[in-house]
Amino acid sequence: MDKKVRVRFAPSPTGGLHLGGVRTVLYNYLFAKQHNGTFVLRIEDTDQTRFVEGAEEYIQECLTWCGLVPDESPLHGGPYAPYRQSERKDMYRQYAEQLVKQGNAYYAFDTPQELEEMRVKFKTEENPSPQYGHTIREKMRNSLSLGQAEVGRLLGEGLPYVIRIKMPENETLTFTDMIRGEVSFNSSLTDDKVLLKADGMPTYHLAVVVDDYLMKITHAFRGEEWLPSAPVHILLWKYLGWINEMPQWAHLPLILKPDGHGKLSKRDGDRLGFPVFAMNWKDPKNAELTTGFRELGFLPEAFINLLAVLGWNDGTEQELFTIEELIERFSLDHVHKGGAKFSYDKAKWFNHEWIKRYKAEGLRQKVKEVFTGNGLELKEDENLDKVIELVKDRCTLLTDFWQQGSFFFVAPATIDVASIKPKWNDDKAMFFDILAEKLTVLEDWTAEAIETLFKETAAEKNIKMGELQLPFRIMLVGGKFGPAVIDIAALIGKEETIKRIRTGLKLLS
RNA sequence: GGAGCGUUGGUCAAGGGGUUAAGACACCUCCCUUUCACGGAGGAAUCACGGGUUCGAUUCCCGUACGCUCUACCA
Repeated sequence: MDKKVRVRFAPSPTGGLHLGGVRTVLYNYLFAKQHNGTFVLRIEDTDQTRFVEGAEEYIQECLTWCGLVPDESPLHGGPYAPYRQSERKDMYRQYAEQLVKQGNAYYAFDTPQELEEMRVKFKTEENPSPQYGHTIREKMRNSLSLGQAEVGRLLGEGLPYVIRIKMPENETLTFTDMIRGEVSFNSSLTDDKVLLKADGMPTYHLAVVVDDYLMKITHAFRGEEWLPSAPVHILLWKYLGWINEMPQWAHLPLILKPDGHGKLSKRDGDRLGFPVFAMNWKDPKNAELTTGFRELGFLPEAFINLLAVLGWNDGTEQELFTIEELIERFSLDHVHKGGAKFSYDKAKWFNHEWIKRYKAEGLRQKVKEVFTGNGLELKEDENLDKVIELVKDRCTLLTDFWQQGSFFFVAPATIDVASIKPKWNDDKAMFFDILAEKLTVLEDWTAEAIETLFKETAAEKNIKMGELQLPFRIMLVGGKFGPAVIDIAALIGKEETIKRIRTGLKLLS
């Protein structure tokens, strides 16, 4: 039997969690649940210069909102704690030193300026970005070029240094990616990556390998942008003697900009007017707020659904999936290799479908929150469920419930008089006046009774129904939208209906 | 520049040696509805290019083009 499946999502706490990140979480989660495995959240905060206050909490909250809760995390703890790399700092150095002893890595004393000079000095037309690798390392200041005594002296002086991996020359490194199949690289083409930084923190390269090993990760999902550094990681697994424990890799396709080409970024959302982050993100540095899917009115189920099928399908025509179905059906063989452009139209379609799927009961709480957010505190009102049933077909986003449903509870703030005016006349004014009178004495306040009365009155005044429905609607609703107007009257009640007719009449006279 | 990865309608995509090349979003037309939607019917639109292999290639192979990613003491 295979080892117990363990996967991890390992973000850097540097800002809002975007679509691609959530999809990576989702695929991790689905894979773990499908195999009765464990889903770990590990925070990769080794770059102190990029640390952003609140970002980690934000990530945790996003996962909670999405329902993708990790089994082990900084918050929940777990058998391999700590789950924050900054708190694991001391664990990495020994492995880097081990590599130096083995001759697979070396100390490098070059300052940032010296590195910059090197890049300028060796830059040629054919090689615009020279690498710190086998062709150049002998010309730099490191324990390979300097001689033992000198190295000892520099170390003794406490000169800052980094530890770099010594990439072998001309070795073919091959591995099997679960999505792409066999992928190979020539080791000469990758530079001697820094493993341990001058501040003692590991770089991503060292940290992932060490932590994935220590945390017994069996399957590693990450974005395609990591593919080029895979050879470094494979070498590290080999040099550290753990190659048999190396997780299986899956490099996920990228989520691309809807227009043009390239990775989707927060900027694209701002530019094109759609969210990129899961939830609102407020940058603590400049207090800039970026709107998220949650606040815009997306249901987490819809958000998950749309992300799941962006780059994956189950081979059938089905597009709407619950999380349970996703866990059951998800399969890496159906993950696309190419990147997918994000379509906000399609995203909204998913949300609309999910809203339509729900019964009023499931939407009630969220709709209430939308109303509250607009300053309308709903009392325990059994009408809310009826309203939801009546209008949910025309709500794409949760926030649409305000426009589509608020007039059931509060008279419209503005009346679109301009749409009535052109065809308005005294006959119609008289009709509504009589209608209001008749409604006052109507005992049976049901849609059927109201409709009958409406029709009778129209016939008496010899005005076509169609001529009267629009004005009636606008008086009750404020504009040209909403469900059947008689249903609205039935629901808002006699008193309110008559009041709104009177108000409308006044505005039109 | 180099390397890696990718390429089926505008977008997401199924499929895979022989098909009228699914379906969805968006778009257009019509029906339903004298609001806006929902719903229903229909339409337009795709295998990047060139060589092979083959009786036959969108599918397999090789090139080319194009795109993306990486090429930091960032992840």
